[in-house]
Amino acid sequence: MNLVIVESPTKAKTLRRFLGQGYAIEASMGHIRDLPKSKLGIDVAHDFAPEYVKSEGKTKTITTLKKLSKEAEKIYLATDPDREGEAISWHILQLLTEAEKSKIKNSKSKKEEKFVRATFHEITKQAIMHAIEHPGELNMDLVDAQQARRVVDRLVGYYMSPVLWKKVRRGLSAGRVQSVALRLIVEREKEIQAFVPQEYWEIYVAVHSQQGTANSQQPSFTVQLWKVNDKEFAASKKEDVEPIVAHLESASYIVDSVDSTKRKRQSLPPFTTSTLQQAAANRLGFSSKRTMTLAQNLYEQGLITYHRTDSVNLATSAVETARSYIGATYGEKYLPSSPRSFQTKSKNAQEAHEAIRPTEVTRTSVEGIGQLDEGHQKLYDLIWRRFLACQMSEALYDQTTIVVKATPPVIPYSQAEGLASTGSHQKVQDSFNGIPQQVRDDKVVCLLKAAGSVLLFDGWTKLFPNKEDVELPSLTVGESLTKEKVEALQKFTQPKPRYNDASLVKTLEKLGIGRPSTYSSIISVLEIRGYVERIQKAFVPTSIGTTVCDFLVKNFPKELDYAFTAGMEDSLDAISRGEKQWVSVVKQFFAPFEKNVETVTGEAARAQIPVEEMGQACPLCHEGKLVIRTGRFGKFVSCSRYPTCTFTGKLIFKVDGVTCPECGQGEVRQRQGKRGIFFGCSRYPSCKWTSWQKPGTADNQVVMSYVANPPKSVDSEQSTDSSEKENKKEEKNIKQQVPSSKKVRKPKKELKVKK
DNA sequence: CAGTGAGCGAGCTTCCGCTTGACTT
Repeated sequence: MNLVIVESPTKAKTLRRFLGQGYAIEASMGHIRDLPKSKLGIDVAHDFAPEYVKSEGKTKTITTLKKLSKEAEKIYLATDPDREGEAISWHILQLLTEAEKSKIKNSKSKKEEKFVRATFHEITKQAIMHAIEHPGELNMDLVDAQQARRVVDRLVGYYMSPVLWKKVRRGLSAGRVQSVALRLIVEREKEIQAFVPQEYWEIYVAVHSQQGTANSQQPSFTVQLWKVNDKEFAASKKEDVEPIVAHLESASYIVDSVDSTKRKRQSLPPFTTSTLQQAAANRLGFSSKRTMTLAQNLYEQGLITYHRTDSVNLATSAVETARSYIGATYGEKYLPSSPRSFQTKSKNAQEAHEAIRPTEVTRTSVEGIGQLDEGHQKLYDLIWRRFLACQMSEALYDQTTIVVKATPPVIPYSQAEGLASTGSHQKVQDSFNGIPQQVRDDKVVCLLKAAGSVLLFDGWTKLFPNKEDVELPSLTVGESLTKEKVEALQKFTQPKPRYNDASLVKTLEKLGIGRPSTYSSIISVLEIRGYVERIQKAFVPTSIGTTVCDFLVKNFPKELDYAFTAGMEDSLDAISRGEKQWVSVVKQFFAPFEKNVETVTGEAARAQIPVEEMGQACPLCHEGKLVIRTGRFGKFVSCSRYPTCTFTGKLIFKVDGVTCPECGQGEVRQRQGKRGIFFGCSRYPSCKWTSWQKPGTADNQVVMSYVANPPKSVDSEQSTDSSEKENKKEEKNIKQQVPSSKKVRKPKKELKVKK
């Protein structure tokens, strides 16, 4: 019997089909060993020797692997062909041979001989058989690159986080990836806050052709003012716009030029994790997390290929079936002469997998399969379309630019006498008798432009439509147009939008930060730590998020640099190529870093977290103002004079001036439920009234308010008691405090486990 | 369901990346 070890159980299932009898196939479920969670686990003084421990929850997997490996004649380490996969195999080897090693020192080579490394980039019978028939050895350079990556990440995270605990607040976190992601969001917010909108104007004229019969009007289209007397039009004030509008209102319009060019558009590559998350966010409104959960289900059902990938490669067989499907379903016109292949452009791509595609092209829907719902269907449909589209013919457009000239109106000579004397007007000679009958104001000549494209052949966009076409009528140069309406629009320049799931993932990938398996968890970490919140679907940094970011950027500029990961990746690549030693790479990073951590710990000032004022006086001391602070359990209300005044209260949102429509006694509160914001009675659970709609009128606004917490210390009421009693009480308190303080800690630990 | 913040300084927090269940809310 031979044992084949892969990472994912779904992959194991597929391999069982191909390899049949004589092979046991098991999944490692990812990494099985790692640095310990509760301590650094790196011997910094001795070449950063890592201390690896069995990963939590992997004992079952490990015992299964151990058992099977003892019975096996040969063990194929068939984890993913990338840096992490190589390391997983190495850890498995270490773990499965360690018992034997300690027993008989000399036999370790014999034991290790059973292990071979098998790699394949495609889950096809052919590729797998080839991998099994031509196994190799572990690439220790690749393993070392992974160890360097792991150790640096641990050092960055476990050295920087405690600085935050000391200088900002307990429980905070910092890391190579999360802190840079936070920085993106914080800096974008600062740009937005500092942005000064600039006023500008755009002028549009709706026109239509005069051709055709009198009773059927030609379709109108809109041209935008482009040039005024050969100068590009730009106006920032209403006063600058008015004379031009007046001119355009009375002008005559003729078609100045019509340019048409044929444009081809190639199809988009098939999905990777990053582009799938982007498209699902933009087109379906899914969060990265939701997309990945749905994709995981589709993958487990064998409906799509692996969903954590940075590769755009496609299995040849999949491309072939796609091509025959396209030819048969949409016709030969939609089938390019040769298959299309794509280049992975992602910066730190490891390409262990294929692109994300349906496993069966002919499966156009997954409705009714297993427990799959509408969300699965929507995501599957997106993947199916994108995959087929990527093998379809290019789309063909006719791109048209129309320029329209607006010249001064034709004015009867009799009305133009006064104008003519200014010298800025030309007399237009009457072609018959030379008497000026008309006058033109040649000083103002406007050019207006319209761009449109007409789809000549849809090609791949049949399945994956992109932008809406703007169709323009066909016109001849020199023909007159009838003006319908002139419209001047006041506009303001806009700042860049806040990041959302799609744009953040896109930017992280571009910077080479994070991996397909972590994009959605990066977002989760920022939310769980309270560094960012969402407004609609966009990320907004909180005050603590901004404080942490500012502190880190100021004190750890190197590690917070967007290029830090890129530089690290270069070094890791050098390790993989055998050109550098992993220990020296880590050493080079760590020496200045450690020194800086020491300096910052000793010298940096404690960061002040800004608090939001509620605009109300403290009901306890009447001197301080109520502020919103963020604590261990989220936001709460307290007095600005803390610790002098220890007032605390719950933060609530009430609808002003409305009582509960059911009981008529309670206030109406706005609450955050799992399915969104809803309104309920303050007397809940006595009164169970709820509504999705805000009661009352628009005047009844939602205002921040509070409910006071009961005062904390019982002792303070009795503090006027005699000193004898006080002393006895203190003794009792001390005795009681010992067990009670333990009781307080226990639920805390349970909370941690829940997390 | 409590109860948070600062500082007394007990013991604790924290990273990234690979992979699924087994758990509530």
